[in-house]
Amino acid sequence: MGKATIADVAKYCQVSTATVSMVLTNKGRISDVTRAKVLKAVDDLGYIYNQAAANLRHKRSNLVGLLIPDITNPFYAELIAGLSHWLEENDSLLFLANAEENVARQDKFIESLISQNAGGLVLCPAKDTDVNFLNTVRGRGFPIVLAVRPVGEDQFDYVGTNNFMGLQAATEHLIKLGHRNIAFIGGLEGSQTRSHRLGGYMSKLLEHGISPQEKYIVSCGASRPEGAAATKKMLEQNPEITAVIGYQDIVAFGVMRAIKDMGLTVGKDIAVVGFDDVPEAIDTSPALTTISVSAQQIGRAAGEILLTRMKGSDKPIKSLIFPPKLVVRKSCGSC
Amino acid sequence: MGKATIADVAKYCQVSTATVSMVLTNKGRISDVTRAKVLKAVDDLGYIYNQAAANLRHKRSNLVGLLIPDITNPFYAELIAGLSHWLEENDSLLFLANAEENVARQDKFIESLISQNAGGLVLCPAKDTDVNFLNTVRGRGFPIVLAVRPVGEDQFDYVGTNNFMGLQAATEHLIKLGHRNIAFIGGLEGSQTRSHRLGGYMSKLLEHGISPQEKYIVSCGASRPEGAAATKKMLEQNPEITAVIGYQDIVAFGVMRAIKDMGLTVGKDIAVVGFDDVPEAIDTSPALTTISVSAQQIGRAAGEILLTRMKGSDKPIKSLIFPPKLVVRKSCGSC
DNA sequence: CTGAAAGCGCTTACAG
DNA sequence: CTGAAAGCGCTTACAG
Repeated sequence: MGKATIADVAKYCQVSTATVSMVLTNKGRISDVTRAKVLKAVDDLGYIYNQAAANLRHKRSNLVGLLIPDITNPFYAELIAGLSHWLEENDSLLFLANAEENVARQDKFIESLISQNAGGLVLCPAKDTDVNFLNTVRGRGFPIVLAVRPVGEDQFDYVGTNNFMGLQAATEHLIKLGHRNIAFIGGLEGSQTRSHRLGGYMSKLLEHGISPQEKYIVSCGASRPEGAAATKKMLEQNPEITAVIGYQDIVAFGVMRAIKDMGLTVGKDIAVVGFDDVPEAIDTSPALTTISVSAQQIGRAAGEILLTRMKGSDKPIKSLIFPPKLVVRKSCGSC
Repeated sequence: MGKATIADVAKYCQVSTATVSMVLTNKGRISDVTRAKVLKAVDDLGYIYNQAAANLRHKRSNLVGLLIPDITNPFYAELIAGLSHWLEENDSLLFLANAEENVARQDKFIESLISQNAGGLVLCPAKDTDVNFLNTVRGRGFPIVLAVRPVGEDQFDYVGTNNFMGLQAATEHLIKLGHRNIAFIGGLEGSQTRSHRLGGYMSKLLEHGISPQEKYIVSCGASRPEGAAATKKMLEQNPEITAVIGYQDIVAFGVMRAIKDMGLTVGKDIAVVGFDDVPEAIDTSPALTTISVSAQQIGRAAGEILLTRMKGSDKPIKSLIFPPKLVVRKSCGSC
């Protein structure tokens, strides 16, 4: 039968397409009787509004993109949940892509979004993202809100957490427990987020008269196996270490695994702290002490800002920083 | 400056829009010199192809929807990864929605997809999904591929695992280990998947001369806390139980937590088996014995089938069932 | 090999 | 309060 269009509806009830359109979008002044007639026709014909055609005409859209570096990291799953919930409340649809830390894929996704007439993007940028590219994209009237990972100094709206403070809290916790030789494992070289976390870690060490050791700091990808491998090497080379901070929970899980594999006990021989407070952090054994960040909250807030930009807001660029919180569990021993 | 259109490009290099279109889509016969001229203009003008307009004209699209019941369940995160990877390879874009087990949200999402000219949907149906609604949607030429959860007897293409066999394997494993009083915790009443799993569980018990006890079977939502609460109650009321099968890993994690909270030892006092083999199953303590299902594989396969349907394939409906696999770890003791 | 023109399904001034 | 008509950015027979 082919889908009914606005023209079919118009013909069916003997009005113009303009009238049908106005009824459908609740614009203009339409008499109740005409409105009823149109609505009935819509029903009879099983007409479905073609939002894509309307968007083309309008030159606006209710489509939003979200790009994340790794969907299997539960932190991002939470972020997606927060954003998608917000978008649903606002009748927007979500395009999702998983860049897997690959800038080429990221760029391709952004091009597709524009080509598809999406209205904007929440971007958790992949490593080595090119700010210039983002700038030209935005220059074409395509708003971008950064989340989780900042890029370019305050050139874009940004929602994230205070990484510096988070690591200060984690480090302080360990120092108070008597640790001096504290390793920092994870994060990708060159990441701003990592710099902030490292800054928090090192500044807190110094504050307590402990000089940061370069050999205690190592980067690795965001996965359990990489966390485990890095830990094994670190502990073998530096047996004096008594505590390790995992860059993310997901890495901290790998850290714990490595410690166990080496025949040591987490929370007794080696204390472990993570970052993110992912749901399963409470279920590891021992349960992971970590820095809690509400990924859902970040997702939702990024969505809020993006929608106002899509509606044309030209308020100054803003950064929204949610404070992180230390959650003490068992992985540093009982305190 | 406003975005350049095909008309701008055409004017810029003194050809018709038809020619530009043909160059862009690689159709028709275009001389090399004209092609080069057009391509240069595209470049000079920073022209971006408007896929949405093309889709409108074409009446087809490269947009695909995915609806899942709970994105924070890592099983679905894996499925998304598998599907999105496939779609990316095929230049399609993914609309994602999180129904949270709510049929109204699900229906709303489906309407939006159609309205947005999406080409089809991979659906992991929410509880109480109405098959009739799905049928009318498909009747309008909107292909749907079901994943993970079947609905309606073979009326739709379906990709999933063999739940019956999976639970047979899990149950057999426990029986061989000497367990007789085996609880089954989780799943939502009325779910077909649950029936299949229950069938596998009960049939295997009977096969070994053990009569299934209704009191050993209880449903609960897909979360750790619900799994824990159900387990606590179950074990208090039936202290003779020595093993429990969690409907999903996520529930099994709750089961383990409850067992520990009661002062018992997982794998010694009570054996635990899960279902899914989610990445963190290897990190719990003890590591979880579970039924492995490749969610990534399911996601990708569903995508493959959907794209062929979107291209017009009218092959008979098919069900693709991946065999599940028992993965023995430590949560049932050392065997 | 290339162009003129109609049309995808909607919206929006502009008349009346 | 309602209609005629142009146009959003593309594609596709049809001519030539």
